[in-house]
Amino acid sequence: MFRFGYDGVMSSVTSAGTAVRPLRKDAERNRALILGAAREVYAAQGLDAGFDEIARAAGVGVGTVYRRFPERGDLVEALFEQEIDAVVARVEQAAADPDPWRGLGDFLRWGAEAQAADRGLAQVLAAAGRGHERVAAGRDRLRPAVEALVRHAQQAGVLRDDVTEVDLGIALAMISQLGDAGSSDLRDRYVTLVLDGLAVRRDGPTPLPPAQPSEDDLACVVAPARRHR
Amino acid sequence: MFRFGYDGVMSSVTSAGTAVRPLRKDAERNRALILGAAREVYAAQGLDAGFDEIARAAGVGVGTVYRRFPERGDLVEALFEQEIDAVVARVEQAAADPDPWRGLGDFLRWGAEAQAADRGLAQVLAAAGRGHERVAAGRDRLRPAVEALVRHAQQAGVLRDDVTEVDLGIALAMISQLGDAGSSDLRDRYVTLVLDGLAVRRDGPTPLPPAQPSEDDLACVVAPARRHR
DNA sequence: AAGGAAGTGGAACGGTCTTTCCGGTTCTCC
DNA sequence: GGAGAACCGGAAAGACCGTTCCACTTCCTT
Repeated sequence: MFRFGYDGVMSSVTSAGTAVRPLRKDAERNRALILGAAREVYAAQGLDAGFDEIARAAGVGVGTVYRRFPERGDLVEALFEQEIDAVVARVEQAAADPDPWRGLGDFLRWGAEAQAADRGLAQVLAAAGRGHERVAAGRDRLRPAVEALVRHAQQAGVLRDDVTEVDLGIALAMISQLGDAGSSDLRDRYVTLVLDGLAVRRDGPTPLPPAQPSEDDLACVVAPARRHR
Repeated sequence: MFRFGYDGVMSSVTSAGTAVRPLRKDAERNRALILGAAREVYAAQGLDAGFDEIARAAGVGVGTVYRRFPERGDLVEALFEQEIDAVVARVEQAAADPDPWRGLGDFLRWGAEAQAADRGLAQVLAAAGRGHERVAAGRDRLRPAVEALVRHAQQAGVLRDDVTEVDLGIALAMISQLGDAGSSDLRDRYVTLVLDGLAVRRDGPTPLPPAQPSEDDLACVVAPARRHR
């Protein structure tokens, strides 16, 4: 297992806790290059992007990526374990909104955009894609925060009381696959539609953002199946 | 191009319309085996399933599949061109319901189940997956039918008037990816939630089917990305 | 400065998928 | 019954992906 030492330099710590030497400088530099490249490649292509592509983007050999991250989950954990904490903080901020309905809406809009911008994050939050198992602890930290957000809005009488935090997660996972980085109006359209479905009561329909979905958008949301090979 | 002759036996017709001999009996039998196998394989795994797998399921050689369907679109057209007409008929039936809201709900529930049961159909309707181009004409026939269904419900004042048939298609494509064949309660839950979002007005929330989504369901709806390779 | 361990990277290997090829077989027509 | 065209099917070829290996290089410690 690796973790940052006092000066930010990685050191090896065995299971027994006996310190081993920190990484060499060139190895530390390559590790940072790999993480930077993986962040971008996973954001754009999701967790099933190959090590070969990450190595190319980092400017190192693929053997270097495999040595430093022998299992794909090693890389996923290094990238997302703390990013999930940032998501938790955002959920808690939304739950603290004195207007629970606004807090819920703010979180759903933010969540849709965050996951649209980072496909790897979307997969990690959904427990999908290679290596997602290694951030199960992060997901476990996120769940009670979203539960609190939901409960807060339900107790305020604004959110229907037969939905759970998994329903919200499913809605976000779906909506975040629509469009590209420039399609936030489109995603907002569906967040608004979902909010109209979630509201206990509402005075007529909330006007939808005018972004008209195209049939390309329809194609985006259908996964290639092939799951039980 | 091939089409059925008067006795159901395939005959070859060149572009110039000059008839050529029908398929040999063993070839006709293999073609039927391939279509039967492809129907099941595409239903379970979507359009990206390989010819090798279809050949295996059909009990023929892969060369036999390639000879009869040189392009993947050939197979997709043979399977889905008429199946789309069945969908059109179902939409028209829903549009003819004297209760437009019930008609809309019936269609959404049916559509979610039909696409859940046949991943290939879901992809074809969404213009996704290999070979979907060859059923563009079928999709062109479907669109006005769904437009009419939408218009009918909007004119009745029950469906919000800022949604289109593409919005409905997107909702169906998303919902149909939830769960397996036994999860119709789960899909119905989201159809109900979407209907509450689509309604012009409603008296409080429509009770949701009690199917609780699991986190496995969440994983189902996130596509592996990799789109811009 | 030198020894030696850590580290590098790209080719090799094995596996999968797509498509073509061709020796042999089957079926149709006369 | 036989000629010959259609058909079969599985191996081969090429491409791609995942992972390992090892000759060589770099860096750390003494």
